[in-house]
Amino acid sequence: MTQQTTKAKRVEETGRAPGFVSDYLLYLLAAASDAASAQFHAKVRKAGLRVPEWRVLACLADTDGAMITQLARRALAEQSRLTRIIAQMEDRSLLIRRSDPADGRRVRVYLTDSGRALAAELVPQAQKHEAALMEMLQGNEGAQLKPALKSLLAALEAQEDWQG
Amino acid sequence: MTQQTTKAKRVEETGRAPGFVSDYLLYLLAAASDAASAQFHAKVRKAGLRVPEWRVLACLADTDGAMITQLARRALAEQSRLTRIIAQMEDRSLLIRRSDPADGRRVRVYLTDSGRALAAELVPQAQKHEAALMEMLQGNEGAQLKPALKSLLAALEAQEDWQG
DNA sequence: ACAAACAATATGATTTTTCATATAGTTTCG
DNA sequence: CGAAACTATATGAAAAATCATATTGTTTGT
Repeated sequence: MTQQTTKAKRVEETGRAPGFVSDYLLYLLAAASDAASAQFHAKVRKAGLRVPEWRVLACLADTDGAMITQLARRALAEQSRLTRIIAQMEDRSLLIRRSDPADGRRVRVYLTDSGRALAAELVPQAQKHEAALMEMLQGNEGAQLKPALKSLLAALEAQEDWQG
Repeated sequence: MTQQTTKAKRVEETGRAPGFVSDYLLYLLAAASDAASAQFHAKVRKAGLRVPEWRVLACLADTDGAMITQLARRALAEQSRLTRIIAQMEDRSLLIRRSDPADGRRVRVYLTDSGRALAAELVPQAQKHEAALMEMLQGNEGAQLKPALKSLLAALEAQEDWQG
């Protein structure tokens, strides 16, 4: 019983219980994503952006002139949400919207100079933060993490292509 | 230029661009978490639960009688949000709240029989779904994923304990 | 060329989530 | 003991996200 009390106390303190959840892949993914993002997302907000806005900015820095639907996928946000985020970012002159001459339904989104400047400030910070995270994971666990995630993503996308 | 056109077209189709984002750890974590969860979360909603409710249910199935703050951490939700989720789940008789006799500020949450029954239905489904995901990742990438995530989480929590 | 089917974006209404702070209970320490 | 500091939960107001669907433009098949 001394054993039990000690264990219960440790569980209480660490917030980590044994059992199903703490070894469940979807929990580990969501918890790791949340925890790993927390610090950097705080910086993003201090830079005056909300998280989805930062994602859009980063996506556009990679691929300028993307359309709303693509941005929604890449920035992990829903389409109608993206439409509104883009509108707000346009109001703040971080980007501009232009309808695609080749297909009038499409709206292509381009960074403005100030949007590009903000991206040029934040992307290196993101990379620095990422490097710090990777350094926490020295050893082969660290080396395997990104490839494993990519391969999971690839498998899931392949599945989607067949099914939905 | 034939090369370029082909590449641009593939990017357009797959929605995956080269560049910073597609190799960025925080993107990979968030995207993998979203994609991996999507199917199962659809089942959760068909079972009449929202995602945070399912998480609470699973946490309580592991550790009954947890307090709100603990549940918030484990279910990856903010405290005030948890308070409301718990209230709604209590209205639906999935759980009951009891104030802790040892410390009147604390509210301990216990599954009801019907809450436990729902958990007993969903947890095995979650495990089955998880097994299917792991099967997609045969080879050592799969074997390394969970340990890598756990070790990242552990490192981040250790950091939090020092800093804030 | 025209209608039907399809695709991309936008919008109104609602729900979910967050933020700041209030409330209630507990511990610490002079 | 009693005030100050602290902890756990609750709550009102505001912001963010989602859902269903409208709108606009394009493609397909006849």
